[in-house]
Amino acid sequence: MNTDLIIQNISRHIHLDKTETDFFISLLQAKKLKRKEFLLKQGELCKTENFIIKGCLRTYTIDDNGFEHIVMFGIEDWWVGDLYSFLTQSPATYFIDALEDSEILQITKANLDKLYERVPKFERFFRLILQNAFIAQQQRINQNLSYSAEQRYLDFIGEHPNLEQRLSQKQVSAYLGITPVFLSMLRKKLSQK
Amino acid sequence: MNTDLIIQNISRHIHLDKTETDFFISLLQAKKLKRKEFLLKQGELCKTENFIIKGCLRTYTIDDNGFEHIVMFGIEDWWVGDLYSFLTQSPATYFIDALEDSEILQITKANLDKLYERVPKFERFFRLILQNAFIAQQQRINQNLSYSAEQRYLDFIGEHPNLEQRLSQKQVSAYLGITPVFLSMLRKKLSQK
DNA sequence: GATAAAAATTAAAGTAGTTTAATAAATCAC
DNA sequence: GTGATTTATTAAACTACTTTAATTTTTATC
Repeated sequence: MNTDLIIQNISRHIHLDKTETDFFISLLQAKKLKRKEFLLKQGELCKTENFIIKGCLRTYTIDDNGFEHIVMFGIEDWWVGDLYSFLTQSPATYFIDALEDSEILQITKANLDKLYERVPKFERFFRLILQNAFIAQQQRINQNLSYSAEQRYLDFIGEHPNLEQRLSQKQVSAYLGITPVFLSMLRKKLSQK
Repeated sequence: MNTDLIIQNISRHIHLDKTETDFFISLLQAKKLKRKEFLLKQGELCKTENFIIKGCLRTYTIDDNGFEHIVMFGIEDWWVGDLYSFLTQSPATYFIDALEDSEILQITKANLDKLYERVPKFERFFRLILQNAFIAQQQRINQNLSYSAEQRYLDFIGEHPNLEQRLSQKQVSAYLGITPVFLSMLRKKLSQK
């Protein structure tokens, strides 16, 4: 199990000694996902929080007309999951699947609770992770309210230049909240400038 | 200083003994805001996190065309602030002002850090608060991506029936991401059904 | 209680983004 | 490598929502 990335991620926020590190690692399970494989489907229970060590996943819904809407992408060094389902052990709102062959490290709710109890510093760690996620989401809400599709697209590629290269336009449009057709039109227009 | 509501709020998530409670209260400052008074302006430093004990506030931006966009409303029993500005002590993204005469309890960053150090349980408390806020925001992003303005309006009044009564339509439209004119048209159409 | 200011309504014209459908290009599967 | 499937492009018609502007209603102020 390759735990380098996750330990590095944690040490950016809290300090762990050897025992704590080993205990934490003992609670993790490795999992590989092939492209298009599901980590979670709407209606299932989200049994784990998941740290991505390789690949790219998306968290999304499918509306009544069959259209997909992506609430977040996850790549290396990010956590993904359906937090509400995970916390309350109720049916998941979101689908999560792999856009590339991916590798993740998983922790169950029971193990995470054990971790909080034995190493309370992790309360702090996940508080800090959540703070960042909260701030990023608030920015996205504000952008969705304030900007045109063109501006949102330019912001997206500006902020995530590497990510865009790994995604199809269809995925990008499902994240921006526009149709693939319109994104194609925007790109044409922008390239002509 | 009326601390009943905040102590009640906290005790829903963690247990505090008398000493801890008193220490926490000693870190708080009460503040009153008149309707239309600002708690924070874009560009200022957000020096406190703020718990609302009475009234209603909004967190919003003003775009290049002068239009306001509300990222969240806050009422009794909620926390408000510009988290990024608060944490990094960098200029605020958001304006926060009172939509009603309001009363809040404030804690500074220095005092909050002191609190985390002396009573680490508060790491847990704010992690739990952030979890809920994160989940609510994710739902809102999904709704903005997935639903028409009419559906979003119906969802909003369905989920926050009491809140809607306290807001002008102008505020509701700035939250939904539509113009007041269009909201008025929607309401007319819905009332005719 | 009168006046001013802000919010809500209505209508008509305009536009950003959607829909449908047909074609081309890229990727996948064996 | 070839056929099948998915993704991207283009164009034309369409619609959800905006803009502007005039009028009415509500709220705030002294």
